[in-house]
Amino acid sequence: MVFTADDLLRWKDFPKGLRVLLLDEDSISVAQTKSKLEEMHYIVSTFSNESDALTELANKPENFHVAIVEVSVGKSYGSFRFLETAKDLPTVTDVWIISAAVTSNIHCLSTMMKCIALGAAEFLQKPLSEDKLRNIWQHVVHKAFNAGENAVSKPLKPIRETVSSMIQLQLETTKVEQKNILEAENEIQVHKKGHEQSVATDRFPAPSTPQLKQGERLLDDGECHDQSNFLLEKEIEDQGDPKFVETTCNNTVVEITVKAEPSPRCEEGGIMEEDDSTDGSKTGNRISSPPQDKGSAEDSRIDAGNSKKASLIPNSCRTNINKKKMKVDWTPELHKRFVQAIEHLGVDQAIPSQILELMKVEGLTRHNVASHLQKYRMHRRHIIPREDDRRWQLPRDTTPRVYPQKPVMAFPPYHFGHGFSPSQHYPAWGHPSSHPSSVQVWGHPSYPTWQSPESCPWKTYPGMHADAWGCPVMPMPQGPYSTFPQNSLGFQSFEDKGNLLGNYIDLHPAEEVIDKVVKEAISKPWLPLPLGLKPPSTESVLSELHRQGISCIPPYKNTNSSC
DNA sequence: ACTGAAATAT
DNA sequence: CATATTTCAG
Repeated sequence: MVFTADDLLRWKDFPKGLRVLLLDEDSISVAQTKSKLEEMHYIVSTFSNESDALTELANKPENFHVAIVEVSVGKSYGSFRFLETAKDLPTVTDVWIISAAVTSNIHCLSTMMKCIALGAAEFLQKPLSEDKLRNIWQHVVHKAFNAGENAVSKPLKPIRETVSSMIQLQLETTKVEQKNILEAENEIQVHKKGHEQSVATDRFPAPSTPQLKQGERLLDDGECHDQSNFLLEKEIEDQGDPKFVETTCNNTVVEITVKAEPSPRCEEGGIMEEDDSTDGSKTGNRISSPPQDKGSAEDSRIDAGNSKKASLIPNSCRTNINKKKMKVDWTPELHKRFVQAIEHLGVDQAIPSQILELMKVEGLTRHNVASHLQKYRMHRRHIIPREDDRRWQLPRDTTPRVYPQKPVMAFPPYHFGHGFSPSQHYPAWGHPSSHPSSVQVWGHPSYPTWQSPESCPWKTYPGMHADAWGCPVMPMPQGPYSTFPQNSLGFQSFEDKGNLLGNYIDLHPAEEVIDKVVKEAISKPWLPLPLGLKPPSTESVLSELHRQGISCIPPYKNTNSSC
């Protein structure tokens, strides 16, 4: 029966009414099975003759959703005839065939394998218990969804979505795809046999990046530092590649396991993927940062399509199919992007929608950003003031708007124990390019409270990890969005250094220090002036900008303006 | 429709 | 308790 997700959606009381073709030469056995099936409100058509069954199936495939056929292992002849024949029936392709057999355990494996190879969806071992029979509907759902993925495509996705949530059944995700597996806290009991497992979406490979590479990278990521470095190493622009938010989702995989107690669960191992095992890296949800075309200012989400195309295998999570509330995990990387976006927009001017736009993170919603922004601001408010007031009350600005009045918190009172591995630090509220004074470093004892100036810009910090949150961020590309305030031109953040200097200077304005600062200020004109130095005149700033090829300076407020 | 903040939830 | 989501008011 041609059965689509659409049909499924309309199906009330599913799986009641499921049409089952039952083929078994043993009349007693068939009667028993039929009885059980009917108890479940399945509609059963029994056959004791292979030919009859095949004929019926060929002629009226719409009458069946699932076929359960006995494979008579005992007979050396014709055991698989049904399967072999049905396999070639175009009309039957939409019917899941489940083989059942009384097996002599010895042949179990080969028999099962053959059945599966011939297209059987599942191999049930007799006796067919209620449990075994009850779940056959899953194949129908599976089919419907899969069909939707490959053939029916888009129009159906919403439906799948609906159905998913409705039935609480996630699409089957392919094992190969599940390199990233998340640990999910919540479990969904789909059925008696519901499997809980959360699957992380893969990171999408760059068009040029083979899947395998990805896997490797993931492994590396498991070691954490690589990941952060990976990001740091790239320029923002490059890494401007959209990322994907890995949202937690409960992915229930249709169980295609044969429950044959006596014999080994032959095919199971191959099909089911143990989440834990794969999850060597405890990296919880995370964002993928596929290399991507830097050029496309377009919404990166489009890229999602690409990646999907890249992997033929359906992946529920990644496709965002389940719009079930997805909990965004603000990983260091994500937060970094967030902060960067804010920087670009100006700390004060940043608003959720624009941040979202800048972040270019697939799956992230404005609400998510707004929420995070709220938290971000809150932290800034509470923590910055004193620091700020205490050491940084220099009335230096002629352009108050330019320099954020309040420094940004560098290290929020985060703890690093969210189940993350030690190397995975939670993001700090660092504001990469915040001005020098601003940074209050809440450093973890093991972290340097400041960065050496040299290591900052465009460099990675070998020793530092994600915690380098307060860490400088690469300069933003001067893309369409770049309408940042003058002082933010470089977007390097030397907050640490600035901090250090600030402290130091406040206390001991040694000349060498001053020299150093002046030198620094000259060499890095984009940095706020830490000392009592006067900010450059507007003209000089403009000329410098011009010298750097920036001839147009957008107004602070309007971030959309373009030159 | 969007932002920001409070209320809730986890 | 901290963080994320939801709700609500402007």
